[in-house]
Amino acid sequence: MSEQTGNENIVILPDSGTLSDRVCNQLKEDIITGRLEQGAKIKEEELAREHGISRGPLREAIRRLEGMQLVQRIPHAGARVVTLTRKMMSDIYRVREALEGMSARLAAENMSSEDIDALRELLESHEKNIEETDGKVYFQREGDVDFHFRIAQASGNDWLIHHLSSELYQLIRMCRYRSALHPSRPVNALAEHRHIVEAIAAGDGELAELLMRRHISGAWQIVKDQLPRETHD
Amino acid sequence: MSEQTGNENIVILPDSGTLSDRVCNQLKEDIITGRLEQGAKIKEEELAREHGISRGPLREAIRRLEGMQLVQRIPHAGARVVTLTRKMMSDIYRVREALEGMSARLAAENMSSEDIDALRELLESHEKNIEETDGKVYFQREGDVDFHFRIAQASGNDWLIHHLSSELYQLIRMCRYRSALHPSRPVNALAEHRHIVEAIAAGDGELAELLMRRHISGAWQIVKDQLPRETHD
DNA sequence: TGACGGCTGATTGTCAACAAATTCCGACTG
DNA sequence: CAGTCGGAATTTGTTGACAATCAGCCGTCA
Repeated sequence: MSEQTGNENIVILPDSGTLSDRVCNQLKEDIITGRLEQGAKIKEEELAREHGISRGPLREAIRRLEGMQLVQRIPHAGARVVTLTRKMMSDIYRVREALEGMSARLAAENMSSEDIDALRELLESHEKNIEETDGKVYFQREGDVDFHFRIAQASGNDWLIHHLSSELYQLIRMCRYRSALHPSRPVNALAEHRHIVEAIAAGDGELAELLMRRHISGAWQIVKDQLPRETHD
Repeated sequence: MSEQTGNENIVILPDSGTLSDRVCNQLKEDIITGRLEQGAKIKEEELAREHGISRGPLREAIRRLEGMQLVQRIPHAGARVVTLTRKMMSDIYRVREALEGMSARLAAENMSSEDIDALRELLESHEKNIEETDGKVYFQREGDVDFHFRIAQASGNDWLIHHLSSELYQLIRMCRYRSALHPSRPVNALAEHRHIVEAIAAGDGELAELLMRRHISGAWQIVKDQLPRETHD
């Protein structure tokens, strides 16, 4: 479904596909980046007009976003943008730990040496990026998703690939947009990424899983501490 | 969202809700039970007419089934019922192992003693059911989903609950409808269920996870062996 | 004064017709 | 005879109008 050719793994479909598809992706980005506020009511007619389409395709898009857990819907009462509570984020990170741990283990068992080399190159480009921008870690941020995405791909497990890339990573990105990322984090993350790659290269699935779980668990600690106070819970 | 009161956890909504919701559930059952054949093309107009509704709600239902991985869709070319290949089933069971292992561990940490008692009662009713029908294990089959569903609930992790109950379990049911379940399996499964409950009751998360993983791994071995030969792969 | 019932406005759910795209089939051509 | 190029038929995508439902408000009545 999602084409993947070498470096460009997040394929942008500029205006191809159906209106429903396009608006679905558009809304997804809007929600993740916060352009559509959390808990905001989704008024079909208004949104449809804004995007220059009819209500039909928009409704289909919303049904899919519902499946991605990005909007919550109550019959006859409308849909709202999901509100990421502290607990929800905790749940997500916990699941991610298990899933990506599994992903790393499988990657260690399956990954070809060429893919491993490509992964090493990716990390080097990240390092350069960090050195150059030194603090402005925006690219690194997306690059992190990139790294994890490739490992998921390497797992060879289609269910894992689909749910990580098209659901969990989106929610993770949303979490990050909520809590500004810690400045010193990228350097640590890069080091941890290196260790994971080495474990994979050595074919040590058990170690790769352990390191990945620790990596994600650490990420959650950072994110958690930077979270704004919960208004209610 | 899904009400759960004691014994009846699979709530049937006779004709309430929107047409889209109703048809979505209907189609889900049709696909899982095989009434809609695997790989069958979904013709919107035909299906809409059969269900006595218009194409609008039907399309929304299909978008949601797409999110559940029950149908695959190609823009402008229509949707088809998913075809469960051997690999796909293997992937699903592997993920299930990780997810339900986690579920069991969390359940051991969180489950209240009342819920544990309820779980024990459930297993006893299963035992009776097995003794009485002695081979006709249809109820046990659904009862198995019931058991796992409750443990997922007890995990307290909403992401886990949602994805297990509304996605993975559906696919698992579909797998089972494809490969007639081994007759002697229920007795073994029941014993394994008991051990898991005991581990949970003892608050031993590590053991609960181990037993659950082994339980599911074993289930996959059985299902795998009974799978019809793959036509192509 | 407080609470119940019905009304109005807005919003969601549904439908049937229209437009665009794909697939299938047959004729044409090398 | 094989391959390819239309063209018709079928199917999907999209639209705007209509019906059903819900939330909030106001008036009436105990």
